[in-house]
This record gives sequence, C-alpha cells and structure tokens, in this order.
Amino acid sequence: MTQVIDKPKLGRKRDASRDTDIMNAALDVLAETGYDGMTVDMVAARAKAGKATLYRRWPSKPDLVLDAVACMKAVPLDTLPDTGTLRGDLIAMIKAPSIQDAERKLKIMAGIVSMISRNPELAEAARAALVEPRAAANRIIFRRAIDRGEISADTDIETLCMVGPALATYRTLMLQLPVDRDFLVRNIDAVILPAAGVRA
Amino acid sequence: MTQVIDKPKLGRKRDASRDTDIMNAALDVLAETGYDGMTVDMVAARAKAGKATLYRRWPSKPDLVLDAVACMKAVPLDTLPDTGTLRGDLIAMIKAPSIQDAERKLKIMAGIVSMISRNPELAEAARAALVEPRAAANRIIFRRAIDRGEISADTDIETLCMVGPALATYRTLMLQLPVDRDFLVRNIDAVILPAAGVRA
DNA sequence: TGTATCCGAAACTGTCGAGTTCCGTATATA
DNA sequence: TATATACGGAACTCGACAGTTTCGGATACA
Repeated sequence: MTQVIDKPKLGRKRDASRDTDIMNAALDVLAETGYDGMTVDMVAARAKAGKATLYRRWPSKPDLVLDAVACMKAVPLDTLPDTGTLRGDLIAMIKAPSIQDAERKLKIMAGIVSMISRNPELAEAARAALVEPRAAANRIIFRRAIDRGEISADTDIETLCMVGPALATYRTLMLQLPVDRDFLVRNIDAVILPAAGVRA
Repeated sequence: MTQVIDKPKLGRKRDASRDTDIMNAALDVLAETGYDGMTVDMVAARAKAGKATLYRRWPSKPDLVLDAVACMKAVPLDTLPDTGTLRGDLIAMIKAPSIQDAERKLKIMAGIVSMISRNPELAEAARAALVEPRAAANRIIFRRAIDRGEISADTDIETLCMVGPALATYRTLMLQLPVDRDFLVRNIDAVILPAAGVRA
C-alpha cells in the first residue's frame, strides 16, 4: 500500500480564494461560449489568473469544469416559501433573485448538455447541481399541498415537479425565448395547477 | 448587377444521391458525438465519400450541419390519427415508428443545443425541423378536441402542445433516462389530459 | 536570511482537425 | 476520341488550443 506522506509546510500557501474565483470564471465562460468554445486561457484571463495556477489545482480542463459544476450545488435554495396555498408557494418560487439565478443555470446547462451524454461524472454533477435542488423544492411544496388536503393524495408528484423545469429548459434551449415572469405564471396556471387538480 | 452565367454542362454529372447519403451520415455522427465531437473525416468515412466531395457541395462544416438539420423537416408527420378522443389521439401519436424517430431527433438535438445559442440560422433550422412539426401536430389534435367539445374553448393550446416535447427533451438531455412508452403514457395521463381539463 | 512554494504572465510544444490539393479512375458531352 | 468534371482516397498546410515550462516577484517558515 502507498503511504500518505505529510507534505512539509514550507513556502507560500495557496490562496484558497483563487479557487472560487477561477470556478466562477469557468461557469461564466461556460454560460457564454459552451464547453467546447471555452478555452483554458479564457478562464484564466477572466479570473485574472495564470494558466499555471489553474493546472496546479486541476489536472485538466474536464476536471475543472466538473468541479465548477459540482460546486454550484453548494448554494442551497433559501428557505422555501410557505404561503398556505399551492399556487402561492409556486408563485413565490419565481421571485426575481431566484429567476436570475435560474437563467444563468439554464445557460450553463446549454453549455454542457453535449458533454453530459459522454461524461457520466459530469452528468451526475449536473443532475445534483441543476436538476435535483429544484425538483426537491417542488416535491416539498406538492407534499405540503397533499398534507393540507389541497390536492389528491395520489397525485403523481415525481412527474409534476419536473413540468416547470422541463418547460423552462425547453423554452431556453430550443425556442431561444426569455423565461420571464409571464411565461412562468402561465405554466403554473395553465398546466401545473390544473394537472394537480386545483380548481381554476 | 452580377450576371448569372449558365455553366457549360461538360464532364461527369454530380451524383445527387451522395447528398442525402452525406447528410444522413452527418446526422448519425451528430447524434453520436455532438457537433464539436464530429469531424468532417468521420462524416466522409461514414458516407464512404472523399472529403473533397463534401467540400465540393458545402463550403464549410457549419454549412453542412445546417443543411442536414434543415433537410430533416422534409419528412412530414404521416397522416395524423383521428380516434375521436383526445387521449386516443395522443396515445396514437406515440406508436413505435414515431417514437424511434423521436429518439434519434432528441439525440441530434442534444448534439446541437450548444451551437443553437450561437448560430441563429441553425437555431431556426432546428426549430423548423425538430420543434415545429411536433407542435403543429399537437395543435391540430387539441383544436379538434375543442371543436368536438371535449375540452374548453379557452384552453391554452400553445402552452399545452409544448408540454410533451418539453418533458421528453428534459428527460433525455438532463436526466439521461430513456423516453419509453410508460413515460409518455404517464405524461399524458398525469399532466397533459388533467391540464386540458379532461376527466380522469 | 535562505529556501520552498505560491502567484501572474508569457513563451513554448505537440496534437488535432478544418480546409486544400493532388492522384488515379469513372462518366458525361462534343 | 478528346476534354471537362465527378468520384474516393490520401497527403498536405495551417491555425487553434491543451498542457508545460520559465520567468520575476511575493509570501511563508525556519
């Protein structure tokens, strides 16, 4: 077995703040140009870092991207709304800060989809960072609606909590249209609530 | 103004069948490796053609891909089902041949999404070939359901006819799960029909 | 104060792929 | 039959980018 050798703590320490700077730069470039359009030089320039600094921390471009995507999940959806009605909760989920965050995530998603099908690790990271948090939040909101008797107990929550994200993704990636408040409210009132069996 | 000069018809004629062979090869490679993973040599090899033959017909790789995507739209959705009920029509739309065709189109979609945001011509071609035909078919089916009084006249058809495609796209691109018959039927019964106000 | 590591910047190397050219052969017109 | 073009195939050029190395300067520890 290989021994784990304690490194002597000589010399200048690594500046940990460069990690987040570089990963944020990577996510920006990813959102703007996509995985294949992104060059390591772009990321270094954006982060005002040397390329050597990047390669000291990540062994390759795919590893950097994987780490950057995975680290997005750190930011948890801030405390869920609890308005007392399903519609109230769903509407409260699409407030300005949350919507802007989602817009960037959709662009990042567009930038890595082609990679996802060929890189299982990246696929898993994207699922954990981009799909699961939103689905989990919706799941809780629907669950509460069942608990208070607002919707039927045999509602297919797993399917329903994908409808919003799926429509938003389709609209961005395929239709190239903005995911604005009107669109989101229409989805809630014309699709999600009726599908859940809430009176119009 | 520039004159259009009639070319003298000397020499061997171009084999028009190579066009479709090459474009089909391009779509195959696109579905398998994505736009950036696709090389012109791959396409040429797949079509058993010389690279020179490709460049004699298209000036660049983007032009070839654009043309290949645009030419998909040629195949029209064969005669729409008319079963007398909305559910019958929607179920009839997901028969085996149609579902296999859709699977390939989803792979192609995954291969070009990152390009779509940076190439308006390709975005338009993708919309015309991949989005619009399915939406148009759904539109007709919902319209007929309104005409026969099965669903309300003020149903938001434009939103509803995107729900199926959006869920299928999301499932393929983000979740990496198969779009099988069970999934499609569940979408119809748990989301689309209830959203349209059809009794369960 | 000396040594080891970090930093940003820039030069360098090696690979890969888009696009071009050339070859021998096939097929059309005149 | 002579000429012009198409074909598949292979060799070639050239630019872009991943990854490495080198530099002068900064920072930590002993």
